[in-house]
Amino acid sequence: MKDVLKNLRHNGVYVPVYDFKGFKIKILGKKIKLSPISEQMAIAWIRKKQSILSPPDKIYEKNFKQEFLEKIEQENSELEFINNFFKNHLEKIAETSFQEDEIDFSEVSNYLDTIKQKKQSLSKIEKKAQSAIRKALKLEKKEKYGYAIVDGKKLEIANWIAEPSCLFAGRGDHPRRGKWKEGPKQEEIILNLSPESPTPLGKWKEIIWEPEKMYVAKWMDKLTGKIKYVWFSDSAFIKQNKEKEKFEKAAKLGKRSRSIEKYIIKNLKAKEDIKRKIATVCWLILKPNMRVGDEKDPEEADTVGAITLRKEHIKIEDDVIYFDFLGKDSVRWKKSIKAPDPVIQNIKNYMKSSKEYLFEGVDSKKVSRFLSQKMPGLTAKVFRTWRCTKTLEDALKKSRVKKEDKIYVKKFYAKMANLKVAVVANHKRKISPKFGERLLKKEEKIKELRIKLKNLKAAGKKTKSTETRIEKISLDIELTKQTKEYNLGTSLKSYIDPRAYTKWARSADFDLTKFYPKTLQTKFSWALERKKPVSDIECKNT
DNA sequence: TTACGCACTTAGGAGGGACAAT
DNA sequence: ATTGTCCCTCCTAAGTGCGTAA
Repeated sequence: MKDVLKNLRHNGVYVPVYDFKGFKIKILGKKIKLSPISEQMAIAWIRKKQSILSPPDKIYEKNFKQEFLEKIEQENSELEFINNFFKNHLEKIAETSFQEDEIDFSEVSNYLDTIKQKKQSLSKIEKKAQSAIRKALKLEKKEKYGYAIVDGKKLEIANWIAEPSCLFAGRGDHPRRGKWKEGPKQEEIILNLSPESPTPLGKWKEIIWEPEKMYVAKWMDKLTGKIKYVWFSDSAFIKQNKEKEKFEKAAKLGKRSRSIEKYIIKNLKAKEDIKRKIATVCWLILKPNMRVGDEKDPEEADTVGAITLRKEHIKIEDDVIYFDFLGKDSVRWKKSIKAPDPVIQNIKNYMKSSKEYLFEGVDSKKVSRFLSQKMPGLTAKVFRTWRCTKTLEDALKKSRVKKEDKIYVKKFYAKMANLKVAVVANHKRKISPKFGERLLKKEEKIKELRIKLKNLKAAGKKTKSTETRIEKISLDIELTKQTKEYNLGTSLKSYIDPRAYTKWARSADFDLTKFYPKTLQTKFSWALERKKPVSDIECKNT
């Protein structure tokens, strides 16, 4: 394997230390000391409990309670009344809500309330000062742990702070949400370091040297059993190079898309059943932009992609297929698409014959092998990258933005094109509970301005600035409405070749620094131009 | 050929700070 | 100057895909 790193030197991972308060809870009126772990559990629980946006649901609560009570029992096994209490209650309590009179968290909740109040009572200046202190402290730690020296270059590390312990926040219907996830200790962390680098102080699990890998450190997550990695940040040249390769590959797919589509269509009627299955899966990846959707652990939320589709996710009427299922992150994937006859026939057949999955026997590896026949290295995910970037290019072209257009008009079309991509990729977001209210406010505003405009006209006064404001707000309203349930960030960060934007920006004389947020400008520094367009300077105040 | 572990990319939510409106 | 909004960044979960062993 090719080495990614020649040498790698860093100071290890920063492992946050929990500041133990020594709180007690009360069980049946008697005070019980918490340990550092049970205290953290209690604090995390009360925080969650107080959360307005996402309070715990039944399963979260049950998972938490079971573990918490077991922990309390363990920690206090010498106390007789605890033993009795648990003998009688453990099962019952875990099934129902905490009884306030049985377990009393008030010391913990008082503490949280005090913190909140203190924060609120702070004046602007004090708040600023405190946040500046926090920032400085973090920066100081970052200076030590946040960078690595790779081949003589100083590279930023993304997640240089090890994950602190918390209650597991699995998404969707994750069966283990609410369970305690203990963060890694230093002695559980493996560091990737080249041999000539000095070993960071402290006890680490292991120091290894894997120059062909691109991680800085790793550890095993005790709850999920998965390995967690410490990576370089997106600004690192190693990451940027891979990013470029990704988009090159997608572009290559674009060039061959016609012949690849033909290949897929042809194989919808292949003799071998497995080949027909794979081709049908590929069609779903190519056309409605599905993820490949490999089989997953039953100990996770039940989400699916093309391969793992089941009968209940599909309806067919004539030549239209209706999909409705939960995809990655339990985001609802609801679309319909007109499909050619062989696709319809295949899916109908598999719906009849399949036991569990429609495409039983297909996995992402077989899909890759099938696709590689037409283009080496082609895998399912490349299709999403290609489709997204292409969607953006088409949308920008269609927008017909001219050089003379106002900056906010250009920005609007840049956003709308981004939105088209988000829709294609099904990047959704939780609808803000204040959405209706917010929109209404904006609509009120525009009404107000229209009246003002009328009056100005009647009085023969200047109307230019009011007109501009109206135009601006109406575009804003349009965007607010359309992006109600879509999140544009993911596609902008991961799917849109920045050069698609730069190309357009050049022709439209648009300054992309007005569009890409700072971190993305850094991430895409390999593609973004630094020179500012002329019109940008002229239109500064529009 | 399948199962599995590991490495790396893609994902939405939380929370806070910047900025716009007043 | 203050308040409210919204955007950005951080966080870490949840995917994809590859290599390897059985």
